[in-house]
Amino acid sequence: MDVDARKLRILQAIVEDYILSNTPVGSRTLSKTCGLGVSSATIRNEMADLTEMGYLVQPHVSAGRVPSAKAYRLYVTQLRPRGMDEQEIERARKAFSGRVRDIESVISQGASAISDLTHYTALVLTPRQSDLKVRSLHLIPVASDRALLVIVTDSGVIRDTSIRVSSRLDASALYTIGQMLTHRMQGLTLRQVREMLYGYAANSDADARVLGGIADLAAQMEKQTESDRVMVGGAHNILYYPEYADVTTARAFMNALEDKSSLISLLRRTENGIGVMIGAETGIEAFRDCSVITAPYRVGRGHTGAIAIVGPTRMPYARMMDMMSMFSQELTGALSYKE
Amino acid sequence: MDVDARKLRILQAIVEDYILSNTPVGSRTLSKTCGLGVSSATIRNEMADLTEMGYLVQPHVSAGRVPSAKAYRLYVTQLRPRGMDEQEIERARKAFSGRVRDIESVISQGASAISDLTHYTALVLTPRQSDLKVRSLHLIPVASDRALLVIVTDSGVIRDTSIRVSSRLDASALYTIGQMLTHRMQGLTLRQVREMLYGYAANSDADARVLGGIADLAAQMEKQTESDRVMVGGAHNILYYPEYADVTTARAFMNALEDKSSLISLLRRTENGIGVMIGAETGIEAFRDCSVITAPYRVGRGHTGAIAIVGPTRMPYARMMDMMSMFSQELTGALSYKE
DNA sequence: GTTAGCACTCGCTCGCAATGAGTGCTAACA
DNA sequence: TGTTAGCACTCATTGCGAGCGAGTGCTAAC
Repeated sequence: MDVDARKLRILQAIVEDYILSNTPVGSRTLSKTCGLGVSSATIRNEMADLTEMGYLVQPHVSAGRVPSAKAYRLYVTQLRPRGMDEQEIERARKAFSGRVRDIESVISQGASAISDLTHYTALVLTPRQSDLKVRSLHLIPVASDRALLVIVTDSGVIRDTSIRVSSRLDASALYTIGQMLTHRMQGLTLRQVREMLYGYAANSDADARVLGGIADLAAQMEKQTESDRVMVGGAHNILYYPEYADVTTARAFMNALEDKSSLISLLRRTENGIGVMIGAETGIEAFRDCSVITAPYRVGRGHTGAIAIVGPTRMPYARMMDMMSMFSQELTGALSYKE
Repeated sequence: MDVDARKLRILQAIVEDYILSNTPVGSRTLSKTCGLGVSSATIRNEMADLTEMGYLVQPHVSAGRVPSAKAYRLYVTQLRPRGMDEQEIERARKAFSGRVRDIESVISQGASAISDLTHYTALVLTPRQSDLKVRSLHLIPVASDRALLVIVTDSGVIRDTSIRVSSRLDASALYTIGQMLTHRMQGLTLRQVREMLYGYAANSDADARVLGGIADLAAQMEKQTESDRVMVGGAHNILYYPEYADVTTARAFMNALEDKSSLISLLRRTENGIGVMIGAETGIEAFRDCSVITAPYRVGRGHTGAIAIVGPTRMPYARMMDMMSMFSQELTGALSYKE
């Protein structure tokens, strides 16, 4: 038995009805809304077939049908119903670009901007930074025994860390040391710089005596650069969906958002275009009834991060995919400095 | 009718029982637990008095009593039952100081550290920074037409912003400009610096031609420094309290957390020591059944921020006040650089 | 002032019947 | 062979009333 055109049409009508209503769809209403001009009995026959094929589920025998994950999958891959019109997109684009301008605001604002505009929970993955190449290093005096170390990389991305320094060093001495460090480390990756710092700390040569707390610094760099970082925004949006009216369910969802490492591995799977993971495809138990829409963004050349929204599988996919696609473009545009 | 010692003792027992059980407290259980050695009938008489005086509320006539906000207020101000012992405090202190080291981590980590350790929702108010005095300014080349402006203030607090600059300027030119700016602006407040930048942008004198996007920068500084900023952490903790098992209530709570300006005015009321606001005292409708415990922290000299936790009025006040007091000390310690 | 006793209140739970939306099946129809 | 009307059947949901029990207020005795 295959899914012919009529079955597809019925399935589409069911999915779209369910997305709006969140109640099982019955054959009678369907015969009126799907526009095929056939009676409810015919629809019933088709629905029985679709149920047998695993596209539909009935909560209980005398209820209507609910689309399964398989149905959403078919819906997303085979059908491309109305997304957002130009006006809507443009309005959202403006709202978004007003809030996210540079890499810092992506990290601090990105997730909440996306969640505000989509009304879903948003995730932002910052790209792993240990492969970035160092362009220059700078030491800026902050207090008598503290300096700010600023690392500029080839993507314009900046890592800054406050470190302890010998109190004998004044501003110009620190500037000179910065120049020296730049000279020595230019072109190396952040990972190599880190290894070098570990080396200094261990060997305690001239530079190690000048800079205190180098091991600390290297460790902190490792933490900040080696693992991707993920930001969550708008977690409370989930409370607006009746699927999560039960506190236990909502709690499980929120807890899943706390487990950063699983979110990171979820977002690492982001590929070039817009990605959609439905239900179990997410690989996260608490997201069994959720869908995740992912999109990549580029920082500088080649280093990619990812954004995502998470919400009930009952989601206006086309609209949200349009949204995410737009965010992806906007971010990449905002973050690519001209060289 | 006044609150004599026995009434106080009974009230205390009710509050503490209710904090643990979250169920109305009856006279029978109370006669056993309060340790007065009187019968339930006697307790009932006293409870009737306390109800009349507004310290107790009965949800319905055949239920036990529930402490009112007035009761919690009396409990907090007059009674000081067991807080945390030294060991507990010490363990929490370690966990906290491991996560919050400098002003940046207070902003990014503070709220979630506090919420993790208390299991309540945490708020962190960063101090207004426009009164800080500038110590030095630095320009660091990031890309051909971008530089990082770092402002070091007398509290060691750093404001950094990415700005557009003329592409004709190389690293050493930017360094020189930084020195010049430092020379000119040292000792001024951030507010004065901002005004000066606005002036440059308007008059378009020599320096304005050198630096592009000055007005942008000034506006951004204004936004970042003029208004206090507030961070929220662990909002989902509220879902663990049965008082918020209803999604509508939880949603109202979460929405209140989105209204930053009312949170700011809540936290601005923080005074020198640990503050406790109970129910309507918070002035926020959604926090009518919540209590807020606030504590100040100092950054450098004199500039104060505030931390707070928000949770159901049924809260182990003494323990939480101990906690907040410790956080306050730790933060102030971690953020006061030696001069 | 304290306590035992007792009638009373009222939220909560459980079982039961009525309701109604929706199904599957069958037989007739085009 | 596909479509449709008709009909018996299922089952979640709702409303209702009885029974339960925790807890109270009051009264009378200590």
